[in-house]
Amino acid sequence: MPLNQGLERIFDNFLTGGNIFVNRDVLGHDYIPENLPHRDEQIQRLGSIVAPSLSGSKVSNAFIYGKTGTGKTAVAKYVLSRLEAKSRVVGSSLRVCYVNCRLAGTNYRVLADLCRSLSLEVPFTGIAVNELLKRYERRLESDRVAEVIALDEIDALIKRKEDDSLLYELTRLNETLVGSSISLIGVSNDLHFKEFLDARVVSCLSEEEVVFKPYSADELYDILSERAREAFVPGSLVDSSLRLCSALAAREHGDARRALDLLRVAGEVAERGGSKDVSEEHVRVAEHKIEHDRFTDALRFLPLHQKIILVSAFDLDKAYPEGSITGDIYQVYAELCNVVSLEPLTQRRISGLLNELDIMGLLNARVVSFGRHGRTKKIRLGVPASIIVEVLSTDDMIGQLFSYEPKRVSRRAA
DNA sequence: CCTCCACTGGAAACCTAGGCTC
DNA sequence: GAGCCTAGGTTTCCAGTGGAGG
Repeated sequence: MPLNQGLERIFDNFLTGGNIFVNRDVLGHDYIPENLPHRDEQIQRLGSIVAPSLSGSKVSNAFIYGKTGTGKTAVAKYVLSRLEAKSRVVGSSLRVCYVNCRLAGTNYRVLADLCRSLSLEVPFTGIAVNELLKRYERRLESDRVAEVIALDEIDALIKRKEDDSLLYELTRLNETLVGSSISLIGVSNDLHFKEFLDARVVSCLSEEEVVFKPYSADELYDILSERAREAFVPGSLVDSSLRLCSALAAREHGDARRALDLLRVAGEVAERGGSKDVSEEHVRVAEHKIEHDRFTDALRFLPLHQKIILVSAFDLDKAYPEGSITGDIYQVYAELCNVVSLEPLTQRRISGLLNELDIMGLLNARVVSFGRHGRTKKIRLGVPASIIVEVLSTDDMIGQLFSYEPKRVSRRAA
């Protein structure tokens, strides 16, 4: 059997750690380091808020804000894990639970996570939210535990509908429990999200507030150099590259996650290129690669109908680069569906899907009024057309649509 | 000032696919 | 098996609307 030498080398490289990385995971999103630079103040604050739970006392609820990549999640997880470790040492009946509300998605699944944190198995679906809440409450009381709950990206739970019933129920639970207790730590990157909440929930949740400011370029540099020491082979990282990563991320509201991504991808680029160190040039390449991958990933995993909508926006973009309108998109979309013998969705639905694509940044949709000619959305591509072709033409069904010539649409958009 | 276009976007109902309880 | 529940995607219906043209 012929040996694929290139592949062999990649595997070997990986086993020996290559000449760049010692431990790439250190730069990953879910890695919580031993030390969180420039967050001592917040750690102390949060620590002193939750500390009473160790002796079974009731803990104030807290609310944490800060933009993405300011270390909220890291600090929350860090403090919770230390709290849990301490409680095991002193033998208190404390539980901690971290839930990412955006990943969980619905009230039901958040509650299901809470149940699981008390080793209470619940089905994926099938029972009423109220029933779930009752079981959770019963378990809390029977085990006489004090639970500290971090609800990360708590805004994701509210934004969709004005449904803050779960938060309301939890704050109510908080007041009525006798032998046990729960305390809530809400984490959000949206400063205005409290406006969507019931006043009682707000007052209950914001007993304490901790604010996370964006990192400065220097602070990012400290964070990166600490992680880099663990992640990279000594001497394989040029200091100016580290400076560049910090500066680029600082420009984007001091986002540490972004800085770590840049550093990790730059390392990967260098490693793949067989380079022995990570240069500024690698960081520049990484910057482009991250942007490119963001689009291609989003595109690849899009549901079928959204892909077809993008193709119709792409077709119209060729003919009218100044932008098209909902009606035109829908017309072409319906034709394309016809080509692949698919039942088109309604225009109302397409209007909604266009909004979703806009939020993802794959399209730019803006409501405009053409006076006599009505009110609609003006739509342009948010992704370079080349990327759309690159990704979607690999899909068998969608690929054939690129050669389709749309009929002339009724035009009025200027 | 009034009309009226081509929609927008809210609300509610419906459907499917899962699952529980009795 | 009946009668509930869930999520998530969709359809149906419709009141609301910014502003060019009359």
